[in-house]
Amino acid sequence: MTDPVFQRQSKAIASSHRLQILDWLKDPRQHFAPQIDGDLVEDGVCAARIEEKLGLAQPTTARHLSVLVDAGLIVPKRIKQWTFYRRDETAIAMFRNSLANHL
Amino acid sequence: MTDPVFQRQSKAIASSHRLQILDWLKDPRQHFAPQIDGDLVEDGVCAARIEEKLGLAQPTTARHLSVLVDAGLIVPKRIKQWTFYRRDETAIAMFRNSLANHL
DNA sequence: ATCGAATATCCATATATTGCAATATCGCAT
DNA sequence: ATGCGATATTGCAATATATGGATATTCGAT
Repeated sequence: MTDPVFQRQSKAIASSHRLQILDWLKDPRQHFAPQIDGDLVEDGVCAARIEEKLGLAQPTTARHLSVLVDAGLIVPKRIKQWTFYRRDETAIAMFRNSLANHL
Repeated sequence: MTDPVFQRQSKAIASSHRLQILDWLKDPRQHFAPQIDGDLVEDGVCAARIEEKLGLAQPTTARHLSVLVDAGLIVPKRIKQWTFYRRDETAIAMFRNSLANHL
């Protein structure tokens, strides 16, 4: 009934900043310069790159990213001292289906 | 880019109570007893019926309903001293499409 | 005109979210 | 071990949202 996962996901997308992040991550190559230690598509985009593009402070950006991770919409990957984030397309597709049901 | 309508709609559904309301309104006859002054399907469901089913106070329920109205997801219809609410299926379908784009 | 029922609005409180500064942690290099 | 860059966490102020009591408004009935 009150699916907690769906709840977190719908709250996660109820923010323009987080929607912006999800949108950028659709096509990382189009929005971010190539990286050295992680492949933009395979591993995801470095948190620092997202931060500077967002224009918010580092802790704030980290919080937004963790909300998206907790909702299962993006996946973090730690490589050396960096964390890369990429979309979880499967989870997002399931969420879209859930929306079709709940709406 | 930051579509205000989409913003309000995604915030509107980021609430279990409001999702619950939207769900009940999918099939009013299944969830509510027949009404005298307004047809459950044609006109919508009386606010008082929604209120008692939700179990929240009258002002709180009214607020939730107005959030959904402001988002354009449901339509109010005033008949005599009652207000009936029904889903705006067209707007909801458009919202679902927007979600497909934004997600 | 007055009353009662239904709904909307106003106000105050409680909780949640957003934002940033400061700080802690992690991982690599020296 | 020390330092440095990147990320995570904490603490706090500002803002937003949720909730319900009190009140106003609306509308029909008397």
